[in-house]
Amino acid sequence: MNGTELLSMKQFAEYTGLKQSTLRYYDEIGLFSPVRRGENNYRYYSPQQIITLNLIQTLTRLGISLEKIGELERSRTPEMIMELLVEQEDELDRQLRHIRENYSIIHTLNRMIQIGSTAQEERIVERVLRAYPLILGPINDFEDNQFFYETFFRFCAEAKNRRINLCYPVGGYFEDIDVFINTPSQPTRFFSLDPTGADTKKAGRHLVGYIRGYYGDMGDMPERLITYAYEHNFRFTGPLYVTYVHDEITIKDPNRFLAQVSVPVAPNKKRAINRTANVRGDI
Amino acid sequence: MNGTELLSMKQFAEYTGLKQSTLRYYDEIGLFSPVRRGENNYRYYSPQQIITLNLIQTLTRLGISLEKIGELERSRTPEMIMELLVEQEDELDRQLRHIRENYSIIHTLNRMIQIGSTAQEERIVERVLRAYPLILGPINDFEDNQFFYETFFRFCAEAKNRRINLCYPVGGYFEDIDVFINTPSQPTRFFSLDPTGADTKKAGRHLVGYIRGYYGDMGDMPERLITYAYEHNFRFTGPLYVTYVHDEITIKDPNRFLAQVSVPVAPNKKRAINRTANVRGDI
DNA sequence: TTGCTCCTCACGTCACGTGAGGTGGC
DNA sequence: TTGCTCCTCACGTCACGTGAGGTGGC
Repeated sequence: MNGTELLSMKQFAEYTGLKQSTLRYYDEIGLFSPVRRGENNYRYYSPQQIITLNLIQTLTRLGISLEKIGELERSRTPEMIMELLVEQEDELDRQLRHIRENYSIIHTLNRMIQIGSTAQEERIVERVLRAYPLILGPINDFEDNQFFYETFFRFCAEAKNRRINLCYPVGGYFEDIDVFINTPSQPTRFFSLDPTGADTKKAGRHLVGYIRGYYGDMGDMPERLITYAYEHNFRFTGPLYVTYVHDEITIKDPNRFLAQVSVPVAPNKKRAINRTANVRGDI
Repeated sequence: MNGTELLSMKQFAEYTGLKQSTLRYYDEIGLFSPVRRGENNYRYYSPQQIITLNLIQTLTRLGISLEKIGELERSRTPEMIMELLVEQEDELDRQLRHIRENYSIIHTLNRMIQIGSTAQEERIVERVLRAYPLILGPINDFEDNQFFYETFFRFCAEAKNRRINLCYPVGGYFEDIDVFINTPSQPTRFFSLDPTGADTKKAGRHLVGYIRGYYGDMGDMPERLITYAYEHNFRFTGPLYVTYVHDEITIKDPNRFLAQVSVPVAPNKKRAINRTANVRGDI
């Protein structure tokens, strides 16, 4: 090719990296047409048009619509382009936030799945857990209706107003072990495992157990926790978290959801005194 | 609402944050249907369906197609979901690279526009320039055809094979001042101002001038540079770069493109000797 | 009658990609 | 005749959004 010879569609497509169908489309919408049509109606492009097409390619890759590019083709100034670029940068900022959040959702989900898949479901175990950020929802009000459902759905329905992202796994927070024992289906609050959250699940030694079932279904977990703590001489030192590590995302059958129950503990110094007696009485 | 009462479309849309048209669409494609239809054919949803819809919302926001989500709705295991999440992470990686590159293109274009808009076009000025990364193309071969065009278009056409991104501003590299003076339209190489490039335009004191015109049109720039250097007692110490700061992206009229010409210089210690005489003779 | 919620059906969007069926020159 | 390049025209894509025209109960 030299500076004056015209290019066939095939050649032009090859040089620019565009598909022939794309070139036909640009011609059709009047964005970019060949300099000449042959007698057989073939499209012929000039080498100079590579430059024009480069403008179009640059702006499309920046996410600018063909319509907008068409307007700019007709008239543009450095100031207009700068303004446009600033707008596109804002758009990139939005996309970037979205992508970052998706990364963090994927990371969290993966972690939960892994925890669930390697869980020893039958046993209560002792684990030193890391601190974990999350977002606590409002304090629940179960009123006279004892349904777990209603309160949970209300939490879900109001989540978006409270800027709680339900794409992260959710769970229940019980302010102490007694609440969990008395009403294992009525957490003090719900929470979302959103790692940008300002609340924290504290680090340290925990008792950890797993139980299968639908949201709010804790089975014999309260008894098992109490028994383990009694037998191993632990006392409970903080709030209890029920986290669904396998939920509707990973499991179809709601009765096979897998909840992790964790509660911080410390060795009990005064075995013989009333506290242990109390616990024993509860079993 | 309680755990058993059904929800109208309006309520359900409100709770989930989806539009009614979206819910109708999901119903139409068989992805997600209301539990019941009223006698008037109205759609009624159960509160439990908020959970199902949350699954759909989570997966769509991660960029998974509705068709794929439909398959997962019918059957899924933690392992399948994990595999899918890993795929989506790869996709996010791709998007992230694209976004980063767009940021860098926008940044570069903005910078060029600004440089061009604040340029003193009539004068040669001294500037201490920062180092700047770029990608040098192959050494040009102008052969017997003296057209700037042909060689430049060949550079553009081959750019994508050489992984040179033409979305960044391009320009010409002259290996020394003599090449520029003798053949100002025939740069030794072309380059792209790609900030990820391994080549570097060196930092230091430069003479900088601006000239309007189409690619390769250097007007009286060679003479002006030589004159300035002579009058201010500079010698040229490195390669010369012609960078188009206003090009087809920002200016419609190709004859109004704005090129920045920059070349490193140093004070000339030996004023009286032959070098100066040589330069003078060239003017 | 007015206002509200809902319905179905059809068409638009955006930037192309994919045939189907045909042409023209070697 | 075969192979190649090109043409036009029509339809598909993906996840909806937007009317138009109608219903049903207060």
